Amino acid sequence: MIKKEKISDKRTALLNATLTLVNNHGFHNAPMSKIAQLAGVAPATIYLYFENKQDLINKLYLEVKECFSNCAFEGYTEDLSVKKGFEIIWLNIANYKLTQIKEANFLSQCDNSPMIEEEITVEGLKHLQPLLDLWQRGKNEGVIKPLSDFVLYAYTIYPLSFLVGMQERNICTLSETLKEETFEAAWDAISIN
Amino acid sequence: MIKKEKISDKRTALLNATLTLVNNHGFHNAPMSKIAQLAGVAPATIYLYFENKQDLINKLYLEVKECFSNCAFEGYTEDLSVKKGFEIIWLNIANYKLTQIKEANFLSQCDNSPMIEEEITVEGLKHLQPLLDLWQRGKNEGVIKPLSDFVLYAYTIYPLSFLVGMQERNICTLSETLKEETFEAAWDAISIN
DNA sequence: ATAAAATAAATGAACGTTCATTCTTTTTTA
DNA sequence: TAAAAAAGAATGAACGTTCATTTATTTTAT
Repeated sequence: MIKKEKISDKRTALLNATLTLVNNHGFHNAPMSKIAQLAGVAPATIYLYFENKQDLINKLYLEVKECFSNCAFEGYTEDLSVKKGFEIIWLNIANYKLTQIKEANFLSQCDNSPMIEEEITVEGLKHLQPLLDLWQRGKNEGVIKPLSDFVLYAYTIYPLSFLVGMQERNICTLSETLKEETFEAAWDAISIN
Repeated sequence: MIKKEKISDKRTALLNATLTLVNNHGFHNAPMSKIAQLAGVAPATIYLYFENKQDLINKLYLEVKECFSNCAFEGYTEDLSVKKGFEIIWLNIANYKLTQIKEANFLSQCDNSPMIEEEITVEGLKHLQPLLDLWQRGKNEGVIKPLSDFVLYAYTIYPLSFLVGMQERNICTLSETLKEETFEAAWDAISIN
């Protein structure tokens, strides 16, 4: 038990260090030496837990993405109305992005650059299926516009990435009331009437 | 004249090469040697036109951004109705992103990573003022929701970055009819009623 | 239960490579 | 022919990664 704890200790420390450095300085300015240093570990130790730098980034991406997806569907069940179900998911995601700013920022950095190979990106997207199912139901019920999932995503979830970027730079803060208004904007964008 | 042409020839070739390489492989995998090679120029020649690599990236960012902004306001005048004016600007931007995919992709990569220093980012944003003015007028006239410019941007312009990403990966293509529907989504998100 | 042996984890120094940049030489231009 | 532009070779620094070795932990034998 003690052994296992220690193992995940260092692994987690390395992932956290990578997250911080890539966020602050970008992939190209996050050398393995600094990652090791920030994690309190020798450079060589990284290679006990990860194949190489790309593998380290890939694993970090997938694990952050999975955690994100788990948050997204907390409290959501399929028996809810489309709007209510969507509101829960949307608010979950908004709250995630507001509280886990580092993680959220890392994800949007990954999703907007060739840092992560496409294969890994696709794998990370699988967790979002329940949202796609909900949208399909909404389209069938005639409450959501018959747009492709990409467009629906672009106008409801993706905007949060922009707001979190602003949030991180202290340009704009998303309060509770603003969150409500912002949800309405998302809903108005994709709902019929 | 010949001299000036040649000069801008190489400069432009270098900017294009940088655009291509950064787009395809990311900043960290776009070495000066390859940029020079793709531009058909010796590595040292880069330093006749740019101070260093960061300067090259900054200049590329600013020039692409300026070109983008110029496109955005083509045919727009302040005497148009808020919706019509917004539609013109939005369609200009959409068309830019659909035709200048490389440039559009580069911009969103820059805007979602610490690749570009904040100072340069802020400078690149200045060109968008007419859109902010239009939104202010819309709010005064009561046709646009009283949301901050960041939120309005997040729900109307920013989504296009996502769609262009999909477009580049051939996952989704934005046809003329889809463009209309997508504009309506943007308008519904921020307009009252 | 204890000492010895075996295994696993971790290290720091070192490797070859690649990078951005500079220096020197050659070519082009006026 | 003088000056500017471009080229190519050269440079030191920094990178990702490996390796021989040390340290810590677990297993085995007595």
